[in-house]
Amino acid sequence: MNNKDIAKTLNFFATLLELKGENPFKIRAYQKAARTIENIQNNLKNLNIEELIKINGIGKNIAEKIIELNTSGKIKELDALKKEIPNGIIEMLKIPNLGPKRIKQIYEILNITSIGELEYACLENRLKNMPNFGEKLQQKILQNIKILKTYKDRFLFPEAYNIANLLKNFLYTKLPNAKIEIAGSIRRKKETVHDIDILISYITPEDWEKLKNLFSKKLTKSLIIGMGDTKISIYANEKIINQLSKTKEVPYEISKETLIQVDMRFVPDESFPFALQHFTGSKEHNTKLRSIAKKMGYKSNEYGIFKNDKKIEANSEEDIYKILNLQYIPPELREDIKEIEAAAENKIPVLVSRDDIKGFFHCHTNYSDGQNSIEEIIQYALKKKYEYIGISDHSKSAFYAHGLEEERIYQQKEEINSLQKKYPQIKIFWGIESDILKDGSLDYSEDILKLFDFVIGSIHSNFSMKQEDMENRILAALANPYLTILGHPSGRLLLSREPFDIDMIKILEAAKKYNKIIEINANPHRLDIDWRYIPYGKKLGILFSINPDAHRLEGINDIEYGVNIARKGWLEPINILNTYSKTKVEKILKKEEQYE
DNA sequence: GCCGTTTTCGGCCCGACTGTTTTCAGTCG
Repeated sequence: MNNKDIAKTLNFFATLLELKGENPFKIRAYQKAARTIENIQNNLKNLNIEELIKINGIGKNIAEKIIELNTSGKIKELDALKKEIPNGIIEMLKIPNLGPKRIKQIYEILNITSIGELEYACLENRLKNMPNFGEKLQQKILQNIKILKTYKDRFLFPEAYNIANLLKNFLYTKLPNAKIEIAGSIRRKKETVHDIDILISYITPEDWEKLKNLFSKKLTKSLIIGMGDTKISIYANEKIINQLSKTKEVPYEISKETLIQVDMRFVPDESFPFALQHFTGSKEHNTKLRSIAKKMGYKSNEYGIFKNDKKIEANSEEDIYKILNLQYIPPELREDIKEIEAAAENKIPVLVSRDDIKGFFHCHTNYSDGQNSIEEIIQYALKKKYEYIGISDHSKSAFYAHGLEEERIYQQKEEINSLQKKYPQIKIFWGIESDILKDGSLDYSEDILKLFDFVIGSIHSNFSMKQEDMENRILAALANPYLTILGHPSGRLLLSREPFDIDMIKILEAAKKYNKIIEINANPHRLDIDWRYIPYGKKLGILFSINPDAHRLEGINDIEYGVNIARKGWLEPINILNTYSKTKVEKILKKEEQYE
């Protein structure tokens, strides 16, 4: 039972309490505790009740439940609740416009316990006669059930980012003088995204009306969630946005493709910085900011910060934080993970940026499963102005990826030597991504491993070992003197594969002990190590490396996503191997220089 | 259920939108 599992259980508990109609503040308390736990670094399993209560948001009750969960693997009260509430009812919460109150009503009056039954009941006109329900709501619920089948709850960052930018560009063609910004979790660079938030300012109310008309004309009704004086909400995807500027109406069949929710907001010019701050979130960050504002005698919302109904001037987000006596907090850090406390003490660091990156490691070539030759990669890297590159193909155990047998290794070494002579302006580091086998050993002999400038050790098989075994496996690999970098440490694939059952804190502590580098795998499907663990590694003094894990030339540009994650993990250039000059990197890889 | 520079009780962020109503409840972010 790791922190994520505990958080999940508490959130589930909150959901069931909601459906039961419990006190909303009690529900919020459970959600807040879950949220806190999710972002906490040390493993709750090792804490006793007194230590748990010290954590902000966890009191005696929730602490006892956590202990119960850790010792028995379940919570009696939760099990009792589960028996009380049918599974299908919990599913219904996914339907937009249906919250706990309405679902409770549907369950108690119509005795409906599944989405299927609910759909049928809508068709039979049984919903519309209930108190506070009506024809329109029934129709909407029916439509939402259909939408639900094509709607995805979370998207990988680049998918959402791409749709958001397409829409932003489209909006500029209609409103060339407007100020348009993407806010929300995309601006915070979250690894996965639930919806798209776009702010539109410096337009007239007439412009806004025109925009509303445009969307209602071009989109079928089921793609429109809402349209008001300040907000347009729609379902969209890449195809829908592309068709907005072309066809007369986007056809209904479009809904066969996955949809993401998009909220566009019309913001008064003078409120823009406040709205940008507000809609960037996170919710938890803002809640805390607002309680600070309140203590200072201010009222704060998306329109401004007010003292006795008099608005305080601010021209930028920087100004807003200044009003609250806080250092500016970059969007990536606004996750309520002690950033507000740090800002109060002027301790927000200067985060790494894309321009700090001088080279990269972890790149595959056509020797294994990469698409391009080493020379093509060199030329691309030169074009992109990198000072050095690190080539690392798969090792022999990765037979599915044409991992390198010993003779191919010598062949690659020769090719790299001659290419280095041909391209003296860029340094080529020669490495390998060696599989960490079941027992924690790397899959080449010492004689081979010592040939390379660097060795990335990664797990590519036997993912579901039990916690102790998996931890021992990784710890053994870290103890190997030839391993330089631990590759994608948790093995997760976002939205599709869970991370290994390991205590990342133990792994980080071992990495520190053996002086190993931790990879921030920049592939948007991985973004591994999880940014939530990075601050602890930073505190330990561990060096990180932002690695594209590229299998084709464009994959190298994924480094941008890795930088996002490094920033979310509070990293500064000094914490990251590939911000260093090639001379310094050479020394670090040869272990001639420490990096504390 | 949690929390305390007003507190061990009584608050707990705040506003928009929709659909149901005829002043408001539910949902959402």
